[in-house]
This record gives sequence, C-alpha cells and structure tokens, in this order.
Amino acid sequence: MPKVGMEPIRRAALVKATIAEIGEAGTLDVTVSQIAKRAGMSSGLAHHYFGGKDQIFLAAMRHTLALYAAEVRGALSMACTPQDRIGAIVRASFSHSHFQRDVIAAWLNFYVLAQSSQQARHLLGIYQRRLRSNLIFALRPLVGLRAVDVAEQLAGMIDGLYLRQSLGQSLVDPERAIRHVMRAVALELAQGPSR
Amino acid sequence: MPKVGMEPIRRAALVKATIAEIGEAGTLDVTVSQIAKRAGMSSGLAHHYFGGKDQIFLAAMRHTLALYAAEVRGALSMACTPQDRIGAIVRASFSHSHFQRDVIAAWLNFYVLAQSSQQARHLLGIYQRRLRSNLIFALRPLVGLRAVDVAEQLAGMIDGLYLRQSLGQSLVDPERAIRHVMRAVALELAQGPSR
Amino acid sequence: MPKVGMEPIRRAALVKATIAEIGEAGTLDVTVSQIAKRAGMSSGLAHHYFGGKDQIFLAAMRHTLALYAAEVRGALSMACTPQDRIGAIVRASFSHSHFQRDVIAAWLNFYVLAQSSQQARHLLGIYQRRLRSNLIFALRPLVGLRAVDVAEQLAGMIDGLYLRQSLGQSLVDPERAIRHVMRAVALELAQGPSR
Amino acid sequence: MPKVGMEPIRRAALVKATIAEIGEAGTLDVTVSQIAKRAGMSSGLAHHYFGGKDQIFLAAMRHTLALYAAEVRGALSMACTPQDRIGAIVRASFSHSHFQRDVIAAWLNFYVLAQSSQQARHLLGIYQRRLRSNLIFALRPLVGLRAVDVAEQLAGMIDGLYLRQSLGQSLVDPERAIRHVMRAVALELAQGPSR
DNA sequence: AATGAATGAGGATTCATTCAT
DNA sequence: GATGAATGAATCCTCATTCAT
Repeated sequence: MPKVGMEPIRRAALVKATIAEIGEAGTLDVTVSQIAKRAGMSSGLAHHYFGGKDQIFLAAMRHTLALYAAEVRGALSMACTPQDRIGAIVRASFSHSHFQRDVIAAWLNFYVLAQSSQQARHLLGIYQRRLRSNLIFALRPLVGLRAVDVAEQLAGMIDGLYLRQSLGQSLVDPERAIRHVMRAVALELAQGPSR
Repeated sequence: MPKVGMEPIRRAALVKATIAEIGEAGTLDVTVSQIAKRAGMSSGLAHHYFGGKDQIFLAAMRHTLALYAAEVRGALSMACTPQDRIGAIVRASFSHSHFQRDVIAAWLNFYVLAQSSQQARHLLGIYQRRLRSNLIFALRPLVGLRAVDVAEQLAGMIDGLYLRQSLGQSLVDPERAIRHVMRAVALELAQGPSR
Repeated sequence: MPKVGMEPIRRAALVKATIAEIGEAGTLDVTVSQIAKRAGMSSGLAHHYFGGKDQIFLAAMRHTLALYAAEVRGALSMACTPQDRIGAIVRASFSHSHFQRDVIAAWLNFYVLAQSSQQARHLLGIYQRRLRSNLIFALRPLVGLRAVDVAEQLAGMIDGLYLRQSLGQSLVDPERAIRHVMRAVALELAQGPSR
Repeated sequence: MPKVGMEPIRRAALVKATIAEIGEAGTLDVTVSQIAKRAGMSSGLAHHYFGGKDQIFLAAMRHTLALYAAEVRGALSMACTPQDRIGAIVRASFSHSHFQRDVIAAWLNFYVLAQSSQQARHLLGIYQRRLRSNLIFALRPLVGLRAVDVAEQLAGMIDGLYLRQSLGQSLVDPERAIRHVMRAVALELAQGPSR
C-alpha cells in the first residue's frame, strides 16, 4: 500500500478528518486513532506526518482559519465600495462552508485550545486582528474616527452570533445572522463620519 | 475527622475549586484530584458528594449560571424604565465578578461541554433563552416589533464581546464592552418603535 | 484491597521485583507491568508510588547499592587489622547475597543505565569512590604510597571478576574469585610499604 | 540509484554506525532508523542487508570483537618472549582504537546483550576464552601451574579496568591501566614457576 | 538496489472510580 | 463522614518490520 507523494494527500485527509471528528464529538477529546481511522490510515501514520496530536490540531486550525481567510479575501476582491467591503466580510463570516454545525463546533474548540496552547492562541490572534483590521479599513471612510469602536462592536457581534449557533437547537440560519449585523452597520453609517 | 453538616460547605468548596481550576487550566482537562485538592479534600470525597466528574462540572456550571442570573435579577429589580432594564442586563453581563479571565475561560468551556453533554446544553439553553427574553421584554416598549431582532443582535454582541476577552492580550475592559453594546442600543432606540 | 501504611511495603516489593525481573531478563527492557505483576500489584500503583519507570530503576539501584554498602560496613566493623579490612571488603564484594546470577545481571544493567542517566551515573560513582577509598584506607598502612595504585588495581579486579560471572557458563564460584583477589593483595603486601 | 557491489560497503557502514550510535546513546535503545540514517541509507535497506535489528547488533559485535582479536594477534606476532606476549595482550586490550569512551560503552552494551541473546553470549564467550587461553599460554612458561589462576586474575583485572572507564569522569588513561596490570604480572613472575 | 510509506503491536502513563478501613 | 490505596481501561506514541514502487 505504500505509495510515493502521498504526504500532501495524507495530511489533507487528516486535517479534514480532524475537523469532522471534533465537530461530531463537540470536543477536543478525540483520539488520534479515531481521526486516523476516519482519514483511512493507521494512527502511526498520523504521528509520522504530524509528530503528535497537538500538531494535528494546530494543522486543522490553520486550515480552518486559512479557509475563512480565503473566503474573506475572495469576497473583498470583488467589493468596490466601503459598504460592499463590510458586506463581504460579514457574508464570508457566515458563508455556507463556514457556517455549519460541525465547523462551528470545531471553531469553538479552537477557542478553547487557545486557552492552553501558545500556538493556538497565536493563530487565533491573527484571525482576530485580521477581522478587526479589515473592518476598520472598510469603516474608516464611512464613520471616520468611530471606525475602531464600530469595528470592535461588529467583530463582537459576528463572533457572538456565530458562537450562539453552536447551541442552537433550531437550524442555523446564516441570512438571519447576516441581517442582524448589517442592520447594526446601517444604523452606524446613518450617523455619518465622526470629525 | 468526620464532621456533620459539612455537605453544603464541601459542595460549595468543590464548585469554587472547579471553576478556578478550569479557569486556570483553560480546559476541562482537569482531574478530579486537582479539584479536590484545591478544595481541601480527597478525591474520594468529591465523588461521594457529586457522584462523578460530570456532575461536578454541571454543578459548577449551574453555580456560574445562577450567579449571573442573580446579578441580572438584582440589577433589574432596581430598574424603572425599559432603558434602565437594558442597561442593567448589559452591565450585569460584564460585571466585575463575571468578567474575569478565569470565569470567562470557564464559561467558554461550558459552551464546549454543552456540545457533548445533554444536561450542559440544557443549562446553557436556559441562559440563552433567559437573556433573550429579558432583552425582548425590555425592548418591546421601545422598538415594538423589532424587539426580537434587536434582542438577538444584542445577545450576540454581548456573548461575542465576552468571548473575545478570553483571548485578549490586553487587560479586560468591561466599560469598553458596555459602551459598545449601549451604543448599538441607542442607535436602535433612536429609530423609535416599529409598527 | 486498599490498606493504609502500605507504601513502604509496596515500594520494597517493587524494588525487589525490579531486580528479579531485570536479572531474569538480563535487560532493562522489562515493562512496568511485568514488574508490578511480580510485585503483586497493578502497573498504575507502581507509577503512583514511584512516578515512573526511571524512578523505579533508580530505587532498585539505590537498594542494591545500599545492600552492598551495608555488607561492606558490617564486615569492616569486625575487622581489626588492615589486612582484615581488605579481606572484609573483598569478601563482601563476593558475598552470597551479592554474587548471584540475577543480582550480577542487574548490576551490569545498572552500569549500562549509568551511561544514559545522570542520576544512575551519580549513584554508581558513589559506589566506585567508596570502594576505592575503603581500599586505600586499608592499604595505606601496608603499602604506603602505593596505596592508590594498588587500590585501583584491586578495584578493577573485583569489578572484572564480578562482571565475568555474568557470562560464566560454569557455576559462579565466589571462593575462587576471592582467592584471586587476595593472592594479588598478598603479593603487594609482601613488597612492604613504599617510602 | 541502485548500485552493484555495494553490499560490503553498506554493511560496513551500518556496522560502524551501529557502534557509534550505541556508544553515543550508551544504550542498545537505538532505532534502526537512527543507525541507517547515520550510515547514509534508509531503514529498509538496513533490514534488507541484515534481516533485522538483532542481526545488525550481532554484526557490530562481531566486528568489534574481530578488531580486538586482530589487534591482539598483530601484537603477539611481534612478541618473542613470554613476557612480551603478556605485554602485547595487555597493551592491545587498552589500545587506542579499543579504549575510547564510545567503544567502551558499546562493549559494555554487548555484555548486556549477551544476557538475553544466545548468539551474543556465544560471541562474547569466544572472546573470554581466547583472552584466557592467550594469557595461559604466555604464562605457563613463567609461572607453571599457577598459569590458570593468574590468567583469570589478569583477565578479570583487564575487563574490570576497562569497564571502570565507562563511568570515569576523568579522561581515560590507557597507560595507567596498562601499568596496573603489568605490575600485577611482575609480582607474579617474581615468584617463579610453580612446581 | 533502494526508498520511505504504512502498519500494528506494545508500552508508559494518566485518571475516573471504587472501596477497605 | 473521610481517606487515599488500588485498579484497569484508555490513549499517545514509538518502532521493527514489511512492501509497493
């Protein structure tokens, strides 16, 4: 069964399996064996490629964050006006691929991991700062000095609405979440720029 | 060494130790022995009183939620106007006792626990519904039909700003969080009631 | 089955089992489970008392060294003349309890352990220095300045004859080993003191 | 990349790497991968050539023993008198190539291996018997019937002094060891032949 | 000939839980 | 009521060995 050039394929399979497994269990308490099995390989191989459970988790986190970042970047690239930019960010945050029960649960667990893992904290910090700066950049022309405050407000609302889905008994509804955020944006914009 | 009437004291000590331990570790991966030791007793006794680790966690969660609920209730009881009520809820959500690194981390972990524990999910559901209904009740007179939407918006913002603190490298700043939420409230109220 | 005050008993049983197991296997490649089983307890308990495999090995080594030291001390306490002292040391080195296939094999393995374990090296260093200084002390009155050289010679012979038994197909013969060493001693003493 | 006629080169590289690795680690707990890597090849190839880890160890041992034997043989071939023969054996035992920290550690580990491996024991037995018979042969003309006893004495001293170097914190000093053994020889010879 | 991908058994270690005292 | 001794299942990780390429 040994093949050559399998490394990227194996790694991708493991990352995907990790997210799925965490999402399904709702916990980081998944075993390497479970992950490996879902990815169609032995636990030994998982260790071979990643060196340990921690590294597997971090890789999964990196992947998740990268997917999100790519989604935001793609949406932003098509935005012409500041208003569009804000909409792009919000919509990407609740996009189909990002806004699924499993992924949300994994994301939540990454927040927890960040409490005890230096590296996880670092990764999540990058996400948070990027979201913040993307928002500020888009808001500056519209609300001037209030941009920082509004960005924090919106970032909080995005994260919070996202988080609250992890428990939602009802089906997740991205449109509803998007509408909530955009409503707050509209009200702020209506105030015009500060200074 | 056996004493009578110790049960409530022991239980309280264990609950407190559990929150502290989870908060410090940033994880639910704390051992019963650690918790018991911090509470000044043997692990066996912890089991004796709670029956198992899960029950200890649930008790800690119940306690945390009850504290928060009491804080909200207390604040609400002094509020006269709808506006006051909203302010009371927001302020309670970021109150001193509730808005500390340790407690926030524990809270975050309870969200995670809720993914895999029916009972934890139930408890957290109560919290979410209560927050939502408290907000709706206060908002109804002010924004009419929009109350539900605004309540969800605000609940999301509260949870999100709260959550974002768990990673914040900077010191937690309740006033700033409160200001963000109240600003959104003000803008909504300025629209007047719908219908 | 839990009892109180078992710790010293358990520890002693584990130490004894460790030496027996190493002796029988001829290797440090024995599992904690094997040791624990031979000592009549679970592997978990072995860890509980010693904290890890390394610590178990070190304890076994310490015990072995202590036994030897006690044997030497006892023999020395009854020696009146320098000659007696030398005889006591040599005889203790090949005493019944010390000169058995199992114990010799364990001892040999401790030498190996000392190559990679700082602590084991430390322990063995103590043994070597003590043997050396005991010999020098006894030899000084008899051979004067040559004491150091003769001590090293004898120490080497003792260790070497001891070591060679670990492979001996023939039955180990302490008397023969003792005779070899004492013969070398006699020849040196016949030279009289230097300077 | 496959080449022909590589076998002897590969085998030699592996043997050398094995001794170096064991010497460095101070343990037989080295992996085949480590050895293969040091020898500049894959672990698979190491298995291909030797069939298994045990065989690699045995080959390394055989090589080490052969080197020593060659050294002794070479030295003996230039010895004319029985005294010279003894000196040759002793000097070879502490020759530069043989008396290095790494090699000594490997040698010690081979002693351990001999406890659990029939074949290793066999190899070491050959070494021991050869040393013994070489000594007896050289001693017979000088000490007559005492040859056997003296040979055992000297063999013990050689092995013991060699062994003690493996722990020596001080630099290894072959001259000193040689002097110790030769001193014992001189004293015995001074007694003249028995019977 | 050579690689390194892949497996899977084995072992140290941890920990919730039980229970004799 | 209280302890902590004791168990054993569970998990991470390592590594010899095999084998497709």
